[in-house]
Amino acid sequence: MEQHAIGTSPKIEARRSKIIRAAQKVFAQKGFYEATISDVAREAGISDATIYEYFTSKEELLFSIPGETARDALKNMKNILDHIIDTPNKIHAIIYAFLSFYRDNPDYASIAMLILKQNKNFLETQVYQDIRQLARLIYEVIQCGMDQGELRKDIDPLVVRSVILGSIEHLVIRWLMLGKPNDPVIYSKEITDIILKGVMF
Amino acid sequence: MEQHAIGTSPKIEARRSKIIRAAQKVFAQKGFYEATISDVAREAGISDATIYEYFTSKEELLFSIPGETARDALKNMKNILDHIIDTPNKIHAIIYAFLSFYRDNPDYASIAMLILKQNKNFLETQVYQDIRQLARLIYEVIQCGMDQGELRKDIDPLVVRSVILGSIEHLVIRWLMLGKPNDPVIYSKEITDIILKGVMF
Amino acid sequence: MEQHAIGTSPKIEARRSKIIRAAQKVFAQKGFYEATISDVAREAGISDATIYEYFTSKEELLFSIPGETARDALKNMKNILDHIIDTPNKIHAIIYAFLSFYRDNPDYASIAMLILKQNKNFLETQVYQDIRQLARLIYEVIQCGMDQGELRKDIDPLVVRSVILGSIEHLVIRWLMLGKPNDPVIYSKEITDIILKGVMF
Amino acid sequence: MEQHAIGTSPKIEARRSKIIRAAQKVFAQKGFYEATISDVAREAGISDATIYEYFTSKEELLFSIPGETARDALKNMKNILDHIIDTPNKIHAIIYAFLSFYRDNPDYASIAMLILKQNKNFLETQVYQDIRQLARLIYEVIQCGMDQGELRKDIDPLVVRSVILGSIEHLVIRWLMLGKPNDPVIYSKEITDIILKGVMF
DNA sequence: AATGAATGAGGGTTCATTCAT
DNA sequence: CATGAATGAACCCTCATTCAT
Repeated sequence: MEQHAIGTSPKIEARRSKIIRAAQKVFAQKGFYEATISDVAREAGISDATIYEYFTSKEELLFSIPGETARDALKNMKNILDHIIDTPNKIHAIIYAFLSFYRDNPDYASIAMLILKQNKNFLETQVYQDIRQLARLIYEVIQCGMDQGELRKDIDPLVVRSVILGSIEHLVIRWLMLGKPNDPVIYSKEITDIILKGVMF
Repeated sequence: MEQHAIGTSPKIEARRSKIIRAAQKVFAQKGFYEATISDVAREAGISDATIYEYFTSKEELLFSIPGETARDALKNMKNILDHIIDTPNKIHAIIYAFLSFYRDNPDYASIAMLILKQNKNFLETQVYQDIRQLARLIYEVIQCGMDQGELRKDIDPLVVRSVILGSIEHLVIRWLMLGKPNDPVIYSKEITDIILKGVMF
Repeated sequence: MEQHAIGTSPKIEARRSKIIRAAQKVFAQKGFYEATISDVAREAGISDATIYEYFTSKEELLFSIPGETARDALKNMKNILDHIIDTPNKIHAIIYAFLSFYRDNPDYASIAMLILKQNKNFLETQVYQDIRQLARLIYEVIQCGMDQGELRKDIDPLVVRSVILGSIEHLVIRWLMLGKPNDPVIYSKEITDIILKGVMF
Repeated sequence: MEQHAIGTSPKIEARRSKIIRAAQKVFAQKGFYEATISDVAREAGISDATIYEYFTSKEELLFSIPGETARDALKNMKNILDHIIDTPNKIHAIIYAFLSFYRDNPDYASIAMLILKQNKNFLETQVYQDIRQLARLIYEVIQCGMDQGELRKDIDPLVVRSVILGSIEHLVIRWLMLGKPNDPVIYSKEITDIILKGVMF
């Protein structure tokens, strides 16, 4: 017999998940404000009212989209980095992981890059803390690389992280908005190359 | 005697400009969707209806915000680059110019980074073409640097540009959303440093 | 051995009663329209759906509140009046009984005075008939007093009853809405005094 | 040339007045909660949105109904009382004035007796203060009658007022709800008679 | 008998936009 | 030209009610 967390059941979780997936798709396609709860409900194959049984507001629904995905991504990233020893390879892994994750989850990418990033209320969310941890992880990789003499000492890890994440985000947004290139992952090698050259001796 | 385009007068232009400045301020503060035409009208000290004498829709008003500012920025950038010979200094000039421009025009930055960037309709705008020219300019600087042997040959100018713009944007958005650091320009030196090391021999 | 009406059991009755008491409290506090079935269910410690096992609609639940209370009050009033011979004392007893009953059942008073009294559907209810009987009782006391020469002959019992009930209701509503005076019963003596002087020779 | 209060015009006032009259009618007929803004708008021959140009909420619209009517009634009552010297006649005038006013304004009566009287928010309204003044006026008439030796000294003006208003209200509500009698004013003489006998020596 | 879950129906309110003046 | 005034069109959200379990 399976056990579930108190107050949840597989059925409930499944439906909640279905709503979130529907919201992800709809918000990604039409944007948060252009999309209506009815759109999401229709996509999920349920009624408007049902959405409010699971989420207290449209914004809460939006903020619930990253949820597990973000947690999973964090766990996955940690796992990968644990398997890599040297910093250059770690940086490449980060860049590759981000780019391929976004490519494989374009709706999620849309929402993360184009909707949530500019929402000030999101900053006070629990999920945002998870995402911050991911950022912190990158910071630590760089810091660690400096400590171990793999990277130059005269760099600011925060700036390096900004260069890494900024490059990724710029390319992903370009991909989302213009559809170019077909696969943003093709750039991961070169981005890594430039950045590594930039931060190594 | 000054000459004006047919159908315009300094008075008209002044009012149009007042509306745009009001919109810039209001949209930056509250966001495009949360802000209302009434908010903008109040800020401009005119009536709602008057706005529609100058702009056909709320979105057109939004798209009109970059307008001259973007054109001026493009001109200014061209002018600066014309005065610099070597590519490394040009790249630094670009980074510095962007960062300082955003710092000095935070409302414009908000709108460019957080609102327009995710609007697909904006892509079909004339103003967007001006902004693309700016991007093309950067591309050309890099291309030119490669041709002249200042930069490595094995880089993709598009990727380099993405690294440059992405880094800038990431830091500016961070500054806009979190208020940190006080002055994003402080990073221009280091960003340049990393990127230059990344793309030079 | 106790007997119950077919289809009911003490358990059922107890639960039904619990719901009614919860409804009384909630409706009195928040008003009928502001209160939700969920509020009532929460107060009763049961689920929303269960309420519909006992009552067909929110309004039927409202109309069920007087129920026994009204029947009991009628019985009680009858009993008291049976023990009093002269009309003046009967009138005083009526006024005192109403005021003290409302004071002791403020939630019931709220619902009777502020909610049910203005509901036209309530007029078609069985319970309303019980309440009308109470009114008829008062009418008869006055009529009887006239017949027996205790009260003036040139009065309309209906008007007298209106004066009696109107005075009571006005004071009770004032008490419910403004909280003044602390105890409305203090007025019973004086109301009686004025009315009796008004209707006796 | 006519002058109008700042910020108003006859047109605006006329429309505002039309909305209020429509609301009065609709709320009286269907009750406040059963009635919708659309109902009111339809009755007024305007759109829903227009109502919100004049009133900030449905409740504010409700609270605006007494407005001038209440002020006029107060003025009228004052005027009448000024023309009467002796207290008994004043009391009769009060009772007659109320009953005839309600009879002639049944929609207003409905709203005052059945809707507003039970609304706690209404107590914090400006209009409510006007209505309280009316009540105070009655209080003063009684007080004055006692001082001048026209009424017994052993009565509480507040109770007398409650008897007066309570009787009136009870009869008016009965009339509103049951439609009986055809004309509530017919009772004014007898109510006065009973109450006067009750409070005079 | 009790309820968790779902929903239809509707309602108040907002707001971009129009147009007569 | 500017605007006061009006509104159509939506949208988010609530809630009484139902029904399968």
